[in-house]
Amino acid sequence: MSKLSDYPQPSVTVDLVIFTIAEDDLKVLLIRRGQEPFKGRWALPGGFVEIDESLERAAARELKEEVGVTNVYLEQLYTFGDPKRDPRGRVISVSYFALVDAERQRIVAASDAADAQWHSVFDAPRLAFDHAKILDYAVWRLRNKIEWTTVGYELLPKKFTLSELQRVYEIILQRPVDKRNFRKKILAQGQIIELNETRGDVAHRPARLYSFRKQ
Amino acid sequence: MSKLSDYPQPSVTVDLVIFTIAEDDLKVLLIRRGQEPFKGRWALPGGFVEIDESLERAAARELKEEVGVTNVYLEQLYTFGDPKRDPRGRVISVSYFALVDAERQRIVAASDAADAQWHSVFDAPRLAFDHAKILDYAVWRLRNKIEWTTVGYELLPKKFTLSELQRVYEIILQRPVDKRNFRKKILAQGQIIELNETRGDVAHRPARLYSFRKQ
DNA sequence: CCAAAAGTGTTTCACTTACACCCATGA
DNA sequence: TCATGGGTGTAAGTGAAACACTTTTGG
Repeated sequence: MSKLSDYPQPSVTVDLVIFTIAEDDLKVLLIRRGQEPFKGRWALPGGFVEIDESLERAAARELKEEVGVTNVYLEQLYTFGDPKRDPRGRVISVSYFALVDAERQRIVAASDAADAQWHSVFDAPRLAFDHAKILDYAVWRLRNKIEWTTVGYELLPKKFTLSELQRVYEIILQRPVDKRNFRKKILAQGQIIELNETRGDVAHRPARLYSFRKQ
Repeated sequence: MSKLSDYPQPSVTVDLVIFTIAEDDLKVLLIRRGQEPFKGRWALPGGFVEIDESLERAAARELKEEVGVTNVYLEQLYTFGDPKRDPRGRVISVSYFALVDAERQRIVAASDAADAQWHSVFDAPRLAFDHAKILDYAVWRLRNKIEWTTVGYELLPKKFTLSELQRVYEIILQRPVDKRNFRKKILAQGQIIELNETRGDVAHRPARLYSFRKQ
C-alpha cells in the first residue's frame, strides 16, 4: 500500500430512503432535482460525506438539513458503487433508510419546500440515477425487518392502538394481517406496554392505547 | 449540489473477509502488514478501489491478486467509515466476505507468501485498524446465512458427503448438530443431488457423495 | 337499537427437536 | 469379529395460521 494520495479518489455520498406512514400509505421523501443531471427528475435526498464526519453522522446531518428531524431510526442499507451510476463522475453512494413517525412527519410537511415531497412508495415516479434500485432494496429490507424485529413502532406516535400498528404492517407488507394472530404475536414480544388510556370519543368501543417499551 | 471537486474526497477501499474450512476449523485469510501504521500486525486483505471499477469488481480483483482465486462466493457486508479508523487519513472501507472451497484453498496455500496466512477465526491474533469489528460482523453474517440459505456448499468441493457438510455447519455455528435432523433439513431444501458414487476405501461403510444443484 | 370498530380462544397444521439402533466396510 | 463412521424413523413439542362471535361506545 502506498500513500493515500497516489490513488484517484471517488466522491462519497449518503443517500437516504426516508419512510413514513401517511394517508394510509407508505411514503418516501423525494426531492425534485433543480440541476443536471436528471434535472426535474425526482431523487432520494442525499449529499456528500464531509471529510471529518462518520457515515452515520452524515446521514443524520442530511436528515436534519433536508427534513428537519433528529433522533429517528436510521440504518445502513448497502453501498452502491457502479462507476457509471452518476454521469458527472465516480460517486459511491452509501445508502441509509430512516423511519419517521407520524408526529415528526408534520414537521417535515411544514418545512416542505416545493421541491421536497412525500410520494407513495408503491406508486413512485421515475427516479434519478440508480435510486429506483436503492428504493426497492430499502422496501425489501423494511419488509424483512418488521417481520423479525420491532421497528414498526418507529413509524407511529408514542401512543398508539393495536389496530393502528396492525395497519402499519398491512401497508408495508401489502397484504391483510389476521387481527387475533397479530395481537398475540405483538403482545408475546413483550415490547409494548398497555396504557390506562383509550382513544375516546368515537362512535364505537374506544381502543386501548399502547406504548413502546424503550430499549 | 455543486461540482464534485468542491468536496474533499475520502479514499475508498474494499476489505475482504475470506473464509475457508481447513483442519476442521473455520479460517480467515490475514496479511501481515509490512509498513506503518500497524506494521507487523495482521490485517484483512484489501486495497483501493480503482476509479473505473465497481466495488464488487474491486473485491473480485483483490481476491484474485491476493489469493489467486476467481469465481467464488462474494457478498457485500457493510461499509465502515469512521473518520479515525485509519490514522493516515480518511479511508472508507466497503467490506465483503468471500467463501473459498477446500479445492481452491490449496491454490491459495501454494501462493502463500510468508505474509499471508490462514488463521482460525476463533483464535485470531489482534488485528490492525477496525478489522476485528469487520471480522466479527462477517462471522455473524455467515452464521445467519447458513441457517437460512445454502451458502454452506460454497465451502466444500464439488462432491461431498453429508457428514462433511454437517461438519461445516458445526464448525461455523460452534455447536453440535443432530445428524438425522440435519439430513432431513438439507435434503428437504432440494438443493443437492445424490450421486451414484461413494467415498470408498475406508474402514467402515463408505459415505454417499452429493453435489450441489447449481442455480 | 343500530352501526362500527375493539377485543378475545381454540383447533389445525407444519416444522423443529429429541432420541437409538442397524448397516456396510476394511482390517 | 471388531471397530468405525454411515445411514435411517417416530413421537413430542412448539409456533404459525385459520377462523367467528361478543363487547363497548356514540348517535
